[in-house]
Amino acid sequence: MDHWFITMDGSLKARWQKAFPDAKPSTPELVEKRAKSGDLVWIVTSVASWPQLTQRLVPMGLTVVLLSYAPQDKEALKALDLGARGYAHTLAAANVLRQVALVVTNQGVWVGQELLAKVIGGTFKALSQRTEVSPSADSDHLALLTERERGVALAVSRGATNKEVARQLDITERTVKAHLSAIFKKLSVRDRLQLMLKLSPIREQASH
Amino acid sequence: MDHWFITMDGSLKARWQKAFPDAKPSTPELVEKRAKSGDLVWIVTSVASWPQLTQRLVPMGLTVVLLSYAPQDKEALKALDLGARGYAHTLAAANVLRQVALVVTNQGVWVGQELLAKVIGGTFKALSQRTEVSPSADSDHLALLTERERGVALAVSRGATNKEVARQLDITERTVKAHLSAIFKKLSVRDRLQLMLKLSPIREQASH
DNA sequence: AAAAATATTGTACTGATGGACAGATTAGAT
DNA sequence: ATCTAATCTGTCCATCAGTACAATATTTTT
Repeated sequence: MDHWFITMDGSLKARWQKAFPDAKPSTPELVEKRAKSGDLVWIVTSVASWPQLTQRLVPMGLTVVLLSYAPQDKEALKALDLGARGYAHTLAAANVLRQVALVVTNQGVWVGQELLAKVIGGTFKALSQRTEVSPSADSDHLALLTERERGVALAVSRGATNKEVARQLDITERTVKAHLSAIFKKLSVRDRLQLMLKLSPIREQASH
Repeated sequence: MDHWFITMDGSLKARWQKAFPDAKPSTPELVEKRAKSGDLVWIVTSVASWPQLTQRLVPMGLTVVLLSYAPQDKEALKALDLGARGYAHTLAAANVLRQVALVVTNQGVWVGQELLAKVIGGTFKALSQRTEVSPSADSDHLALLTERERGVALAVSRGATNKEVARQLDITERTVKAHLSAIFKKLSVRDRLQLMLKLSPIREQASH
């Protein structure tokens, strides 16, 4: 079983060589002629034709894994839909790449934990609403908060520190923390970073 | 990295001992005190409090895998939603358990193939109908960074802590800090929060 | 009237964060 | 052969963030 790494110029990143000493660099044109059934093909998504290439390689009995510099959920889902068996970060460490190889060559599927959590989280809520009474309306997160908590949440989502929020709202830093703790609990996030991520779509809508 | 197997009576199945010679049996009460960050905790779902236990263990930096005698999709989704990294059959063979351990300790997620296909297949259609992926307006910022710094910046912009980034890129937390300091200086931001704002695809200023 | 939700502030603690000093190594360019 | 940029790691320390206990006052709901 051979490893093929597909980039535009056929270059072979040192990390890949480290992960798989027998790794072979190649191009979209050449890999179709040289790869044998059962081989593992890694394609960098900066290769514009990766969707078409994936669609041709999978029926040939090749296992395809996509590598992206800026992983995006939609791209990952598209890759899996086209028959790819994995989607990982181009900069993944050597031991991670070996792990991916192990999984996908054993009939497994590899996707990042974040995507899976997102995908499954969304599906879980959808499934739950059919059988259970789920009070969480996932439409607008801010609707779950009180007026004061909303103020704090919005300030934090703009990157403000606790001290800054306190100054803006003319309350003590301790009170800001109290509101934040309530916000974290209500929205089920662990810290202000996750809060920013959860509220970022709202910021986007609010400015249009 | 230690393995902990949680059952009601703290018994240790022979299969588990075979898979991991250094496996330690424990109970829901004891594991919280004895397990260290990075350890892998296997919980049998016949332990009624597994959801609460999982929620407490995950934030502690522990990797949690659920084992069920009668795997069900819904239970698996709940487990993953609570932060578990794997869901397998209690009677899985030793070599399968070792495989699961390898995957989950490398930022991967282990679920049955059927469930994964079901979940991803269903979600893909839902996500596809959304708006097109916006061309990343952050490419200019990322261009200022080195390859490694880009990896760190992207992970942080997804809300990861330094410890998580370190695990993902297989470097020490100290090195993550070094890269972050360089990133902050290059992009003229004071902390990770401002970095997130700068790298978030859509900014409020951009729409004015 | 009683209960619940909201808003506010306090102390003390743990863990995360970022900077201040640093040094070591490796690959590539001049 | 030097030099430079990139990568990785170390200790120490001040600050920040979040929680665990709080308590008190006001408003709203039942």
